[in-house]
Amino acid sequence: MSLENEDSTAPAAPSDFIRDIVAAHVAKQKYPRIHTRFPPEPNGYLHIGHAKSICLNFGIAREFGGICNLRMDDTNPAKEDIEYVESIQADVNWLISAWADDQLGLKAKGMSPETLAEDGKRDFYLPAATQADREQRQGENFEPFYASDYFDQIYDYAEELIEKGKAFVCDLTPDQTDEYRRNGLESPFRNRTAEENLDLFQRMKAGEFADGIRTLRAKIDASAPNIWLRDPLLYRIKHVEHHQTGKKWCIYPMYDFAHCLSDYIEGITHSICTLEFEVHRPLYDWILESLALPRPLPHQYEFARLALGYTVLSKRKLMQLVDEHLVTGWDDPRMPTICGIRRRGVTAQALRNFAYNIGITKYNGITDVSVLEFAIREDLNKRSQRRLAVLRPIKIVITNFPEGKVEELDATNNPEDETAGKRKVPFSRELYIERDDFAEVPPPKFFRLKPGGEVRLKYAYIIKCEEVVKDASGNLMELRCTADLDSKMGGATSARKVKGTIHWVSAAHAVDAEVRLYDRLFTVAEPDADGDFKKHLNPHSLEVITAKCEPCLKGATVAERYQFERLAYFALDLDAQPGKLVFNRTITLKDAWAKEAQKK
RNA sequence: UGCCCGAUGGUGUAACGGUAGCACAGCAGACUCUGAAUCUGUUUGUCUAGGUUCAAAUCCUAGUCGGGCAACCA
Repeated sequence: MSLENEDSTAPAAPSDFIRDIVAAHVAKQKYPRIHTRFPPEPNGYLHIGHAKSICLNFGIAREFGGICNLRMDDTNPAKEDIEYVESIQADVNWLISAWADDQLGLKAKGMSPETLAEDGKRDFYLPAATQADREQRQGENFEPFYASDYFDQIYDYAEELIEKGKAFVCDLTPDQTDEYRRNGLESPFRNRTAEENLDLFQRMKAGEFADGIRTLRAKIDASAPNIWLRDPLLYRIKHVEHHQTGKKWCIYPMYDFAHCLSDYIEGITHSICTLEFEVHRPLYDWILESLALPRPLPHQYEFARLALGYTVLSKRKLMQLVDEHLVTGWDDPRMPTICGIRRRGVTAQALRNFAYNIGITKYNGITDVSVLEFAIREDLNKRSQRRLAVLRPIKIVITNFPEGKVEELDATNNPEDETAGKRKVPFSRELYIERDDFAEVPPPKFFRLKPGGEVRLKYAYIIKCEEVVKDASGNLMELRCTADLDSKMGGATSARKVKGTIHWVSAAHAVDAEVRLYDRLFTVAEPDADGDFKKHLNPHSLEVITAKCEPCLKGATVAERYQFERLAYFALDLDAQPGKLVFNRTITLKDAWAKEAQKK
C-alpha cells in the first residue's frame, strides 16, 4: 500500500457536538458554504494538539463541502518568526496531503481584501482560492492568509468604533490599566470625544508615542462580570518590525480585535478554538456586532485541547526542551511536534485516525498514549514491508549446512497485503540471531532457542541447539546448531510444528545499520503535575545501536515503512546517507512475551 | 475571590426523556513459519443529594470535585 494513497479503511466520519451544530446549519442552509480556518500563531512548531485542531477544521470542511483557510495569526511581531511560518506550512501540508488538499483555502500571493460596498455599507472581503481555483489559475502563486494582511482594514474598523463612541484612547500605564480593570473602574480617559480619540489614535499610528504610553480600548462596561468585557485593549504600541509588514506599523491589534475581524473578512462561518477562549466569546460577538457588517457574522465554538499522557504540549515547554538541548531539535523523533512525529516514521494517516478516535468534547481529560500507539501500529501493520534484522546479535553456526553454500529463500513482504509480493533472503552456515531469543536457562513458557531445544528460523529451517560455546571467562561466544534440512518451505518436514519461530540474518550478507531506539520522553504520565517536568525526563528515551540487517535493506527509502519482524516498526531517518543506513524505531510491536516474563 | 465551563468503566468517547454502547487498555481462550496481526469471550461506569416525570446519564435546584479566564500574549 502506497503512503500517498488514502487508506480506505479509515474510520467513518465522526460525530461530535461541533459537527452536530454545523450539520444543523447545513440543514437550515444558514450559510452558502461552510468555512472554517486553522489559525496558528507563528511563534513555535505545531504539535499533536494542533493536529487535533487541523483534523477538526479540515475534517469539517471535508465532510460538509466547505473550505478551511490556513491563516497565520501574526499580530504580535515581538514573538513571531518566519521560521515558524515555514514549518507550519510544511506540517499542515503534510498532515492534510491526499486527504483535504481540496479543502485547503489559500490566497493569491500579495492579495489584500477587496473593498466592497454592500447595501450601501463599506465591506472588506478576501475570498479563499481553493485547490480547484488554484488549478485554474496556474502561474499565480498562492500562500496562507495572514492576519497581518488585514492591518489596514482592522485599523479602519478601529476608527469606525471610535466614531461610534465605542472605543477610546487610554493613557493609563499597563499597571494602572490592570488595576482599574481588576477593580472594575472606569478609565479617566474613557469619555474623550470621538475627535480627540481619532486624533490620538492617528498619532499612535504615526509613531508619535513610545511603547506602552497609550492604548486603544473598547468602551463596553468597566464593571462587567466577565473581565474581557471590562473595556479590553484593542491596540497597543509596539515599535517592532513585523516579519510580514516590515516597518509599516508601530501599533498592532490585539488578538481579540484581530481574530474576529480576520474571520469576518475571510468569510469564516465557524471559528473553532480551544476552551480557554470561551470567556472571550462575548467580546468576539461584541466587536462584530458593534460594526455595521453587511455579511453574515462568524461564530466561535470551543472544544477541549488535547492532553496526552507522558507528554508535554505547551509551546513554552517544548521550546525549553529545544533551547536547553534536552532534545536534538524541534524535529527530534521524541518530540510531540508534528515534524518530530513525522521524522519518527508515523504517517499522516495514523495521526488523522488518532484525531478521529479521540473525539471532540468540552471535557478536559488526559488521553492515554496507548490510543496514539494503537493508531500508529494499526496503520503501520497494514503498510509496512517486513524485513529481517537483528538488533543484538549472537552468532550461530549450522554445523550440517555446507560451508560456502548460499541459499536464496522466499520471504513475504507483507502478509497484510498480497500485492506486496515476495523477496529473496540469503541463508548460509553462519547466522546472527537475537540475543533475547536464546536462553541457556529458559524461564517458564520460553518458546525460543535453548540448549537441546528446537526453533524455527523464519522462512528457513527448524534448527536444534547442540552446543553453547563460551570463552574463558564464561561469555557466550556462539551457538552450534543443526538444521532439519527438509523442514524449509515445501520440504518433507516443513509442516512439523515447533513452538517458536525466530528471526535471523546471514552473517556474511548482513548489512550494518545505525538504529535509534526511542522510548517515551518522560517517565511519568503527567510530567508537569508538580510543575517540574524536566525532572521526569526519561534518561533512556534514546539508545543508539548497530543492527545486522538483511541485505535488501540497503535499498531502504524514506517514503517506505518497515517492520523488522518480531521487533518493531522502523523508518529511515533523514540522517541516512548513501552507504550509511540510519533507522528510527517508530514503535515496538506489542510484546505479549515481555508481559508474560514480567509476571514472574 | 469574581466570571465561565465541565463531570458516563482504568483512559477517551456515544446515548439528544424510553435496553447505558464503542474504542483503547486489561484479562481469558482460539489461531499462528512474527509471543505481531486476526478471531472469540470477558471484568469494570452515569460525582452526590433532592426535585419534575409513568420513565432521568439526559430536565430543574443545591452541593462536591476538576478545568479555564482575570497579559499592552495568542
